[in-house]
Amino acid sequence: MRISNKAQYAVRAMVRLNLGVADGPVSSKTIAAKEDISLSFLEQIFVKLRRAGLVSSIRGPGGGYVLGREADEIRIHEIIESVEQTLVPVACMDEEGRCNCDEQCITHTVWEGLGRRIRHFLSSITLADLTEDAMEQLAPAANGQRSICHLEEEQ
Amino acid sequence: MRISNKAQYAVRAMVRLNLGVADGPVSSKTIAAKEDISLSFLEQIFVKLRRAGLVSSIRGPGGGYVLGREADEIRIHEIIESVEQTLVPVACMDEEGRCNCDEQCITHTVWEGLGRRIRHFLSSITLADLTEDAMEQLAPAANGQRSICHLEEEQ
DNA sequence: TTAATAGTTGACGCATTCACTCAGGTATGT
DNA sequence: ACATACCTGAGTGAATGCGTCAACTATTAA
Repeated sequence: MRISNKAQYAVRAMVRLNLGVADGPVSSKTIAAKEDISLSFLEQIFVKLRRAGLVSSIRGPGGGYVLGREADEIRIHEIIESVEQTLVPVACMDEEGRCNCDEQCITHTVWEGLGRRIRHFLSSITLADLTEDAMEQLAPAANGQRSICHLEEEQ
Repeated sequence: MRISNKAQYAVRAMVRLNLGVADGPVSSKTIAAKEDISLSFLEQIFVKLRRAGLVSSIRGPGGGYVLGREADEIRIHEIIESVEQTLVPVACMDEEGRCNCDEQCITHTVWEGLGRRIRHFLSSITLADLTEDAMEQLAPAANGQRSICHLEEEQ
């Protein structure tokens, strides 16, 4: 059970976007370099983020992407859902957690409960929260070139 | 982000085992028929469950599997972990939630938190809990042939 | 108007994983 | 012996994940 790279990249890109938004639009090229993600792959991700309304694009020289709305109005859950097919834990379940199989199905309570908790947790965190964490970690490093690992546990 | 069929089968098989345990060992063939799972595939799953100590096998005619310990001592988390490689949400993280990547890594707090919640939730449910749910659903159907869908939400 | 920048799109390819199947083997009871 | 039933490992087809490549369109600056 894994979160896809695509979803991870999407979240990291959104944080980078928010960090650099004071200086105008941020190009996918810049983000690809800073986060060491394939440019082409990242562009695919931005297409989905744009369609979900999470970012807006500005074309031409000096262009790039800006957040579609305020960072504290963007939940991590939305970012992941926009790039990953589904966050639902089993195949026979739809987005609302209902079961579509007619027979041979037991233990659905577990998967329903699990899906609900996952969605709840990821909805409780906003892009603003994450950006704040990232800034605290990037500041001591005295440069913005490299992102940081081993963030502290909050609990 | 999906729970694999293998993990789902494992949990369903364990519930069936617990349901039928009063009548002695339950053969994998019986469970395969009741849950409509490929026998060969199910046998692979039982190998892992046995290695994890969750079931014991009894060979020969009349043989089958029995629970390795009391149902209320078996947590769903253990069942899934024994058949799925990992329950950790991202690749660069080990079983304890530590990050193994040296650079280019941000937003780890989210995945750490998510992994912790998933493990916590799946550890809070025991096989006994699930079996109880299943019995309530199977009883009105007046037979044990078919498992039930659309279990009620508990919350 | 030309060139450079930068977003947009679709097709393709490789590697891995998933979900099984198959073909045997081994232990145990009657 | 023989049937039952667990045990094991190799293999396979389809799907998915993770990207690459090639081309196109829109915008701005010189």
